Amino acid sequence: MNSEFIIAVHSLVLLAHKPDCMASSEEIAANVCTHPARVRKVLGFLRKSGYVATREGSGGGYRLIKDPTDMTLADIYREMASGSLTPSWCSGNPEMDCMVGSNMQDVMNAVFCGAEQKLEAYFAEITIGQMLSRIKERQHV
Amino acid sequence: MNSEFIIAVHSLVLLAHKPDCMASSEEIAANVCTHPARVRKVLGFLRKSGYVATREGSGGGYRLIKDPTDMTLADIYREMASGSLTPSWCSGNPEMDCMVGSNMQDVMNAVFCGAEQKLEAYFAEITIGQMLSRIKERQHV
DNA sequence: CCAACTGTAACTGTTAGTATTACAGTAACC
DNA sequence: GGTTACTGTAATACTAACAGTTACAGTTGG
Repeated sequence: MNSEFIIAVHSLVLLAHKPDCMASSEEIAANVCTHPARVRKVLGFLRKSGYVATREGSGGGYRLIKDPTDMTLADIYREMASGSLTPSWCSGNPEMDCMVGSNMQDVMNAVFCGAEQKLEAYFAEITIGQMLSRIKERQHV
Repeated sequence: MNSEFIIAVHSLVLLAHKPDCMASSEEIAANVCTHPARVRKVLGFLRKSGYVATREGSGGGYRLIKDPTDMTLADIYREMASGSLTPSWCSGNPEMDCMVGSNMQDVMNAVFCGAEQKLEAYFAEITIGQMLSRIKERQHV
């Protein structure tokens, strides 16, 4: 899976854990374990999608502006990593003079479209709020 | 998705289409559109798993030895590409002094284990025989 | 023996992905 | 109004994964 998806989810969970609190890219990067520039890039997408608000300048940073129980992993997947299941490599060739070789691409493609739908359906059942709850549960043990 | 998975599926469908027929790695590679050495590597795995029989030497090649309706994509996935959904990249760090950062790895891991199970369940419903049928249907149109 | 294969391992080139650097733009604070 | 602390974004460097290829030993049939 795309690392940007993971950075996005982790950042949103972190922001959900500290509501109404501005977090800088440096703070988030330290928590996620990556470079601040990557965080800025990813959260830039989430801003355009309306999940977070940003403030530039001194004392600026990122803030959650959506209900954590109203953001599913499917939303983030579609935003950040859609099609990551679909193979980059293709077998066969439609021009080929063989029933199997010439139709394999389309059939294989249909299989992976179905797989992607199943994956999204699974992700649609998991919200950022639930992710935070699971983390809290682990802490209690 | 792993290209070896695709090569494996394509090769099995091709062999299922030509029952009792020995196909050389060169023939299969031409149909799949890759190098014979890759086909030999992939079909080597499928031999060890009991899907195909191989014969070395002159006139040798590969032959299907299992019922196409008895091989699912899930079997092949487990063999060739298991864990391909699981991200190679990990956020957070268990040593961290933050509830979110220290538990994220485990929670994220659980999410992807679930996703992998959903994916396998989907693949378990598709057999090599069905793949061949889908190709035949397309041909008629 | 020769020709046609598989089985493997090693090497190469290319692409994708992560980390890093750099700098312009913006806002708060003294 | 200048300094400081940020975001936004593009460019670059480094690394790992992957597909392609070459090479050769081992095997079998004629």
